Amino acid sequence: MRQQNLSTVLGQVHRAGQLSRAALTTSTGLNRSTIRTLVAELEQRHLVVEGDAVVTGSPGRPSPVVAARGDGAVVLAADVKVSRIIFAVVGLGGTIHRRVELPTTDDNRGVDPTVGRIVELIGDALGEDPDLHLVGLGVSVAGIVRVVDGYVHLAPNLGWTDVPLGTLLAEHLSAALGITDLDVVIGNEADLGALAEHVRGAGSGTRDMVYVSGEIGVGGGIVVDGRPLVGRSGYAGEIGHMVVNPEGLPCHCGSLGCWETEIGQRALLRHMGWADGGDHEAVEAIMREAAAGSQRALDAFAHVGTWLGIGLASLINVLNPQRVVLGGVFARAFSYLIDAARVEVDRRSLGPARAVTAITPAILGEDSSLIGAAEMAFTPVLADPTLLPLHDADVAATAS
Amino acid sequence: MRQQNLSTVLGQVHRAGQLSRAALTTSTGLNRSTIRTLVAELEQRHLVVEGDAVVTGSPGRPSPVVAARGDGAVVLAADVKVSRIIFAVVGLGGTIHRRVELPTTDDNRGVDPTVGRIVELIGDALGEDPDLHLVGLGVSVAGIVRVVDGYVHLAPNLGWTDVPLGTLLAEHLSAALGITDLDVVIGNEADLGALAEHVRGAGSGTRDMVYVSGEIGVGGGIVVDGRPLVGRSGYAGEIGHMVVNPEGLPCHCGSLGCWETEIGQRALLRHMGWADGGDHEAVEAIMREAAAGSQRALDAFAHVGTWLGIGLASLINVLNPQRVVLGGVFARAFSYLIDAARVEVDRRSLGPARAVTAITPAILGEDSSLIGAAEMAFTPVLADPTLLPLHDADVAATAS
DNA sequence: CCTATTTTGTTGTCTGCATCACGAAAGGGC
DNA sequence: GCCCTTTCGTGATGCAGACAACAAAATAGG
Repeated sequence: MRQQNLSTVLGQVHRAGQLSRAALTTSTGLNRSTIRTLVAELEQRHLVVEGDAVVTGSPGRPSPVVAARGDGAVVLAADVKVSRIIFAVVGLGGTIHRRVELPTTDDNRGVDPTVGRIVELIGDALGEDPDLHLVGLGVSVAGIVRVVDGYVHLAPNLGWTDVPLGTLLAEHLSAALGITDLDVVIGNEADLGALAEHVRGAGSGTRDMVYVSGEIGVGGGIVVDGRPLVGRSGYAGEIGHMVVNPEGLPCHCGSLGCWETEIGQRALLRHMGWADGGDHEAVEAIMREAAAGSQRALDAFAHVGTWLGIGLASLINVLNPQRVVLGGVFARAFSYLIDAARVEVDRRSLGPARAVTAITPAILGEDSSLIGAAEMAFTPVLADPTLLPLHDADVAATAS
Repeated sequence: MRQQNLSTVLGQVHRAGQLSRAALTTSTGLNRSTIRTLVAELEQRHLVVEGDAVVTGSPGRPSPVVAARGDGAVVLAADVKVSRIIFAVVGLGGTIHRRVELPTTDDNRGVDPTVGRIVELIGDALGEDPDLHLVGLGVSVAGIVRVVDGYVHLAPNLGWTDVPLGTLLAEHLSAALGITDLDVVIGNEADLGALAEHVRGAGSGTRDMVYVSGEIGVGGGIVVDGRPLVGRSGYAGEIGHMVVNPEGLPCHCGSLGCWETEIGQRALLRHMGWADGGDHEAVEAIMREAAAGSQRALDAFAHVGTWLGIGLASLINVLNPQRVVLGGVFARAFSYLIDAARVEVDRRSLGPARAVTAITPAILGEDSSLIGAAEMAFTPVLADPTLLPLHDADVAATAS
């Protein structure tokens, strides 16, 4: 029970960055005294710091501000993309301490080089600051991932098949650095993007959210009642493979007419009549054409927008979300897509459900998966803050 | 915390009907002594009874059996169907005390007669047994229902539009019977069927389930991590209006190619070349033909099965459920549909997700919504058993 | 048929934690 | 400058679950 309440308090501080003790009292419903003891314990575990009271302008004695300690507990987050890997050391409260981007080539896109680089980065970070309280490692991969043990069934754009990434990382951490007690979690790029947008992005404050991410493929993440929808084995959210056009184009998954075949980057190029390639630059070029008024580009976006709306209508009918967040290409090209999408959503979704659903672009940009990986890596600590050691009260230091 | 544990224990007993105290100890992880005091309190609230220990055949002292008291707390459940209303007084543990079926005609299918009949039935039940501990009223309606306040937006087959059913029932209960403290909950037929199948039917023991119910329309209910998926405002689960065929047949909802247009009862009649009517008898006739070997009937089922599989593949990819339960027509005609459905599911859903998904027929039959309505009406009591009054210990009676 | 073993109920004690109640501090308004 | 409001800090209170020790009931084996 203690643990439960510690978790609640730490979670709120972590999300908000900092907030007053009075705010904690009202939002948790717990007693003032209880909050006091809980915050004191979190402070002894070096997870939060209590600062001076800040003048609010309202009457009454000012309440001390409790802030997350960015150096109290940190995680390493890694986002394995096709053309680069992004690493970051992220502290409690979401502060990014160091961020490194390493380009990948055909030579080092494989599993072993990737694992090696991640382990090396951890070694560097620890070497630079041996006192770093590293509590977790979160990795984002664009593929089908079994969350429980970090098994990557398939990551087509990386060329990975049946990779026990979680186990591999744990083994190498143990062998190379002697680290055996680190929580290693692997997640799907879109699921982690959804988590990030829910905690610190466009979905903040909602409890029922759908995130749709347009990249080469189409991924998604679903938040139900404030928690990520993982399904039986962690594969939920593969909305890119909803069937929207049963006799449509073949999809690499083996089906026909998956949503991805109609709204993925390849579909956009197809409508432009361009060669298949699906890289980032091509989409930027289409957006520039659209901005310049090219009817062909606008039509291409409208086509994709129409199919986007058809799939969104299904999701709204099935899930009745409060908010739909569009990420990746759909966020960058939001203004070109949304009108056509709304036409289909309005026509094809049930009125009462649609009335409560807002459709907005993502706001975290390319770091969404990285931030989500960090959030996921923090989960164990947030669920049980007693995992971190107690330190002697710092009151003595102040007195001396 | 007490309340939480009481709720856990009562919930287990309610679901299982009866189970030993030792089983409660292991399943809850609580101490033996704690279980003892919790069970004693529930007994004083007349919610459970402790019976004699039952010999198990294994060594060791037998454990007393604790059973739900069917008369300790009861709810009234009503299932408003097109051609009849089914009422039942349901006790804790799921025992059905009395069950009444009243046929409906065009004259009394409206809102006012329905409300009148439900209130009258409650009056009858209370008149017959004034000591009845009625704690809730659950009503199942085939339509779009806002769960929070029981507002029925649309129930096409009943001809209802914008009916504040929950409020109406509360008002009439107060005016006619002077009852003001009864919990009144209204739910969608398919959502309640899903709840029933999850608690006492084919989905028992699973935490992630999808229920698909084939009637004139197609409804659905989703269970995520053991709890019904309600969405932002309670409209989630309208899987009948997933778009599976964007340029397909018009649906009464205003869209084109909803799943319902391809797998509802009307689709079956269409494939048979029969006149539109969609009533229960027609489906029975087709099943008889199929049983007799009629190729036309078998083909009609195969067509529907194919589209069933296409939609199921989408749901499996999005939700990664452990079990899909097919109800209504799909349960009765399971054997005629399943082969064609599986072909599409195997082709169109992602392997890892599909591998953990079992597809089975519902087992509760036509009472599923009724049972679900009762379960939903019990929810407040199960969540907080202290709502029921304490009685003096019955030990004195045994001693005298 | 008797004894040893296993499993469980029962009772009393103990610890930990949340709440309650009271006095004090800090700022705004009249 | 005084009073009121709001919030903080601290000690007392009470409850609930954990634990340990003892008693009881059933089975298995000699």
